[in-house]
Amino acid sequence: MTFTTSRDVLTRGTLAKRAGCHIETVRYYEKIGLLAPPARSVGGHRQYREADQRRLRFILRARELGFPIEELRSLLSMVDEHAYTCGEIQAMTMTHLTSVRDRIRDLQRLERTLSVMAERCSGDQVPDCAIIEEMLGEPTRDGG
Amino acid sequence: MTFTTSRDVLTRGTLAKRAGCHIETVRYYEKIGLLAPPARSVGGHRQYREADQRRLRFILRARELGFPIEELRSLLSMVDEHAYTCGEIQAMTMTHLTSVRDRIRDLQRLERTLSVMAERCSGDQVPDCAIIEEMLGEPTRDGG
DNA sequence: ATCGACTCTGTCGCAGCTACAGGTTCAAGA
DNA sequence: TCTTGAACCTGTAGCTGCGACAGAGTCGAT
Repeated sequence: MTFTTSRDVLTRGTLAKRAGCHIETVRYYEKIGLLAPPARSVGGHRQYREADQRRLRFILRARELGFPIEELRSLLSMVDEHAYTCGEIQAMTMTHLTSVRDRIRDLQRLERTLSVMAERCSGDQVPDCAIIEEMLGEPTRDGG
Repeated sequence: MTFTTSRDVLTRGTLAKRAGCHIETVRYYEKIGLLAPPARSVGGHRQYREADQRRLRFILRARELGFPIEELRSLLSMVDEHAYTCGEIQAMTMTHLTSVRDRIRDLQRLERTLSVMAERCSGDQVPDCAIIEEMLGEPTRDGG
């Protein structure tokens, strides 16, 4: 039996450290509405609890997975309201996954273009370079 | 037979269209010093020439290849002063290539994590989702 | 009471542009 | 020559997702 009293309070710095983010990130997430404004001490300092820590962890995890803030906002409200199905979450994830795959493809095209260009170069100490020639020429559709 | 006189002048809009960028981009590149301030008409309108168009194309091509502005600035000054060797340009390209490859690897890790998560999901119309469970759990080192 | 560490607010800065407001100029047609 | 209307001018704000800073106030241990 635990008495969760008001002494179980975290400062902003402690919350940030425990959740694993920068202290200013906490304030930022509050500002944009991902974290609710917490209780305050008499002097005005924020007072967080375990639940805030869990929520912040969730947010940070979603960010690590690359979900943009707006999608994360949807995720959070669905979870908050217990109003989601696995199908909906999976669909959001697939949409996100598609954009990740698109970015990968773009970067891979870029990578191939750059490596071809670098290979064509002699790399010598001469004032004449295939890469520069390329860039002085016409644009292709390889860039990103 | 064409007389290339001072009448061969391009407005900002025309330059942008021919080089293939947004009109405001031209002004931006002038502001940050990639394009020199051009001559002006009596009324104050910018007057560009063929040389400006070539320079802008070079810049845009380098940007398509993902070179950040600061590296591009180096490239431009080297080309402007005819003070570069193929080896130097190649080295810059390889550095850039490395960062592109790093980004690809990060995104691929992310892609794998997301697809594994999505596969674990039933996708059904149930209020219980493996992806959400995952995000409520501990962070891993897969995210980016 | 004092002291250092922490926190408070508001605001700027980053990259690389894009968009807008409110005004002026240009070029073509009547 | 006059009149449109498109294009241009400047300065500034906005986008994403925070991080950094200044100058002031608070907290907790001594």
